[in-house]
Amino acid sequence: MVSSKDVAKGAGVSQPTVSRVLNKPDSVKPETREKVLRTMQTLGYKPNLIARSLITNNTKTIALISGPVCNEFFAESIDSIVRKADEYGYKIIVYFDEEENLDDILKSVSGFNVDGILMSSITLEESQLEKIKALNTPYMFFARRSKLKSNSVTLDDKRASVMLTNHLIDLGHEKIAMITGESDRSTFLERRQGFDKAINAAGVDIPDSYYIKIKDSSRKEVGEAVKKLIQLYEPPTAVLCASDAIAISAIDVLLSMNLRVPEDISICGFDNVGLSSHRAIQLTSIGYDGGHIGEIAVQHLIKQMNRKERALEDQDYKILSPKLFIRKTTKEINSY
Amino acid sequence: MVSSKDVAKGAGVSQPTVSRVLNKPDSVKPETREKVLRTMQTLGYKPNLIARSLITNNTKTIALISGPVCNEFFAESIDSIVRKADEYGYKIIVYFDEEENLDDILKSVSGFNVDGILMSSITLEESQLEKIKALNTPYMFFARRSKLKSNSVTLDDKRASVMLTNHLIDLGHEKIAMITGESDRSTFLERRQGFDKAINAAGVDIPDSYYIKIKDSSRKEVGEAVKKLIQLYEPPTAVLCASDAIAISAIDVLLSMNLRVPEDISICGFDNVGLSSHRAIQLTSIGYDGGHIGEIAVQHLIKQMNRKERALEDQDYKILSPKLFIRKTTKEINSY
DNA sequence: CTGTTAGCGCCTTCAG
DNA sequence: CTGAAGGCGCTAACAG
Repeated sequence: MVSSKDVAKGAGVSQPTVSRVLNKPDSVKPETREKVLRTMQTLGYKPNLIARSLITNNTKTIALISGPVCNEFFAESIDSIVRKADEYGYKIIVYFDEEENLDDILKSVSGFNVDGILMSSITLEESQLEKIKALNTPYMFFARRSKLKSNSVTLDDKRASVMLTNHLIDLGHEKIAMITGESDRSTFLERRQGFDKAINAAGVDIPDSYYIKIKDSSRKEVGEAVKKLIQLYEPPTAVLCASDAIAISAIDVLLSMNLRVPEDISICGFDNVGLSSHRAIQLTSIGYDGGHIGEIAVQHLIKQMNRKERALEDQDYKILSPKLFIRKTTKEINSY
Repeated sequence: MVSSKDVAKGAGVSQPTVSRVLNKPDSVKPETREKVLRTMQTLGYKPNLIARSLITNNTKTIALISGPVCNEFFAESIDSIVRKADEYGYKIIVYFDEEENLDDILKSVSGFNVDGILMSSITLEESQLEKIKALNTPYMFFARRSKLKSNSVTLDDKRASVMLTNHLIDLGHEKIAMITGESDRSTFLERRQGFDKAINAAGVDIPDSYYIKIKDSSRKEVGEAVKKLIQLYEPPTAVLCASDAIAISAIDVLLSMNLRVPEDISICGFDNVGLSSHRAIQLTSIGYDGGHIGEIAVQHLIKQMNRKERALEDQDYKILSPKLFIRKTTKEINSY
């Protein structure tokens, strides 16, 4: 391991001069700079970022605490986040938050002195937000947010849900079911609220059996939910799925049951994931039409990190307007 | 930032004792240990992993240099890698290798002193392998490998391709095309070789126009490839796609052209990605049937890192047996 | 413009 | 079993 000291010796200068060549090149006489650079080259010197971090107290590293990648939304977010962060010279450490291990993750994150935290798996619980804030590290939630005001980039989920539900109502549906996730996630809560709002505004009556809550968007969970709905005395004619991941699994299950989408039942989802525009799927979905949410979150986070004053005001609260993509999984109720 | 020195002062012991409580608890008298642990608690002490790394020279961090996540295979590999690494207490830093920026990535990787490297985007070129080896860091390639013997976990791509091609031949196809990627990747090269081998063995003749090489598995690239094939005077009756990502895009394009899969044309791919078993896709594919390749690579890498002797022998060369999953996108040639 | 000195937070001898 | 001293590789003052 060749160190800056070795370079210094080789170039016949002091070690701090080597350091300066790297950090403030202008403050070094061109000739010595060249000499130092040359010996760096010949010795194959690579600055030790760890040692630098110990002093500067920044690691050029961002922790991403993500939902599972089997949900394409999160896959897309990892992709856009890594790329965008790279543009700014930041590395991404990935964690998957599941099974209540947030504490472990935060322990790792804080010991490692990441410069910022990006998190999609935040719940509404105040205690989670407090744990994050306790780290005293710039953070930004994306896709989901906490109950209390905090830094986040989210879709206007309630409005999105109203729009999507209205789309179904406009198609003549009245027997509309909803498959959603735990209501401790802002997405699921607000998508449910928007659904109720639109349903009430339309004066439609929805039985309790039309609301199904699932633990994750696995085929198994979604399968059970779909079966419950189909086996009802009056099955729904349309299902609002609280994410595209759920919707795509639902389509899988329905097709396996020899039901047709949308002829037998309309399906739609949220997030406008890449796959939803695949010709074999053509899922009606609602999402943000612009850079990926994760990418936007990176930009906000970095802006926040650059504000030297560690105000950490928790006021960077951005809500994106949804756009509806009507495709082929939703259809008028009377036309068959 | 509360340091071990602060804890020491608070507990009335020396700083190294605090350190020992963390690293060799048995070497500290239970009473003092308790006292130290208690003051750690009250002061909210978190050990600084950066400082520790500077001495121990390990970061408990693995760099993952991955292909793009829009290819579900890589999405699945990130998922399995992060989870498996976490089991062993390792963090994953994600890089996406594209556009010739491997040098930049390696610069970052080496400066950061990661403990190991996991890479799927390796090309056959010797120079790439040399660059990796020059870092003198344990590494493991997965999915793809270098030309020279090196540490890797791969599918037996050639054999897989023979099996898949034979499946098409068994169905009566003779006009079989192949859409593949750059032949500087071992996967694409060997899948091509296996294809040729099976074709020759069957005594079938394939025109050059049936071989199409694309730059990536984007809809655009695949779209152009598919159109070229369809517009031929004698279009193929089956297409072997060198990855499921390509196959799924191909299906998308074909359906958009109002062609039916498999009635008009059979399609199959490699990797047996999750989506291929979706009822709306049902892609015939060949892949490894067992833990994900990425996960296996993690285990090998960690084993290698634990071998204290930095032999770095480049002999951990594992080849997995493929398994064929026949689904609904391939069909006998004569049955329509 | 450059060298000297000090120290980031921790672990590792080595005494005792 | 514990403390004192030294240093990992680097940056941050301060002189000169």
